[in-house]
Amino acid sequence: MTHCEISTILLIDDHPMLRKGIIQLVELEDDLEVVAEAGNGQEGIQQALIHQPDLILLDLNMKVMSGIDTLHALRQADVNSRIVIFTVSDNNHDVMTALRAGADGYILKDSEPEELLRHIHHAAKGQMVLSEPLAVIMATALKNEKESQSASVTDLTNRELQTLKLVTLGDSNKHIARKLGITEATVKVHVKSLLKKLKLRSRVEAAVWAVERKIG
Amino acid sequence: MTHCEISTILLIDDHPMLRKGIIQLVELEDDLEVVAEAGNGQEGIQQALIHQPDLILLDLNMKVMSGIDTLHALRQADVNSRIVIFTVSDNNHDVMTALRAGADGYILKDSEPEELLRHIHHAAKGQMVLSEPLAVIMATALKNEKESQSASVTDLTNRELQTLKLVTLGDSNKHIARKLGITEATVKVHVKSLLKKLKLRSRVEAAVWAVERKIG
DNA sequence: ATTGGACTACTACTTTAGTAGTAGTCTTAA
DNA sequence: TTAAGACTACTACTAAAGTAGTAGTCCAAT
Repeated sequence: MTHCEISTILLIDDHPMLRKGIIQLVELEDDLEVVAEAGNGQEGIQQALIHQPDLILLDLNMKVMSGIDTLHALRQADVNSRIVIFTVSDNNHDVMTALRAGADGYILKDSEPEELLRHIHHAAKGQMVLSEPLAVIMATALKNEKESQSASVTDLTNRELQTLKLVTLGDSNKHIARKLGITEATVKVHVKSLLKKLKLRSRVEAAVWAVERKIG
Repeated sequence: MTHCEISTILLIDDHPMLRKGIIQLVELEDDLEVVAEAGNGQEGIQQALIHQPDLILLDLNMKVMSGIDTLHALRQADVNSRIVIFTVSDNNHDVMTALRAGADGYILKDSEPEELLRHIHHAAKGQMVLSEPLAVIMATALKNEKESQSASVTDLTNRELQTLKLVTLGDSNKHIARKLGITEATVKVHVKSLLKKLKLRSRVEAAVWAVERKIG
């Protein structure tokens, strides 16, 4: 564990061009080496198990398997690498979820190369890294979540989730009842308990909540 | 205008790493050359005017100045370059807006390097290029827009827009009235005309509509 | 000078939404 | 085998939301 040991890196991102850019940048450093890259979560987990890299740079918004899911899967698969999320900033809620899920850092994709390298070096040394603008995002996110104590989709039952999705489409309780094959009264029960769990006050808030979290 | 003439390219994208990747890829080609790059819209317009490149690769979701705004500004600034949008796929509405605004092509960021190069070559030759998955996006988007004939925020009056924003926050008509200093009856008038203009059937649909278009 | 749009406000509705409490069935985990 | 949670359904409300039509003021463009 000397200071000149080479840190191995795994890149998980579904933008091949971005991977190229990072590899090019990192390969110029003597003490860093990209040992593998993956274009999706599944592949990423395989590569992580094979190479057991020191550091994993993980994109948050991937098509096939989300970054959050990948992060959880990596932790469960006994991958002990440091995992740093590398993503765009406008993922308000996901930022918090990622940090709660045990990410070791968070770097924004619009960082300058020098900043990115600095962060990677620090992360490889075991330090927690965070891009500056994230302080603001975290602060506002925490503020918003304080009151509603971060409820999640996973807290909802199947029916509640189905109901929520239909609410988001603008359906009335009557329509939802017809679509789900139950009575309007039951739909009201689902809506009510869904609102209670999410600590929201109306179906409008629920719809916005769902859309912002890209549910459905 | 021989076949071996070099096509000049301008890169507008707020992810430095991605720019690096593209430059690295493109520079390997004899007939392509990245003559300038920009990290935001303003800078991009300046560079476009200076270099008058054959092709502009433009990112759609940029922080400072959106890709759509940049596209419009470029066209108005008499930049005659071919402009190809280079972006992630999940921008449902923006894809249509971009094509309507006169983009010469649309390439997805998760394209493979070979595909990207092929598209760039074609675009430089004056051909319209479109990543395959976009056909689906376009079809569904067109289908959705057919019925509602693509109404836009600009169709709304000030009060209607203010009302819509408050609706999105989950406010009741009574609350909105209090916040705007008008009666609940008037708020209902605003909500009603806003729904009519947007061709929506309820405040829930309006809220979802607004959130999906990132209004507020 | 008049018209039209924006904004305001009202009445008088009908229809949805949301609350509260009770209650039955069914499945699953302790 | 019980207890708990999910799902269903009902009654009986109250509170919002949404519709329709009328009407006044103000401002800007024809």
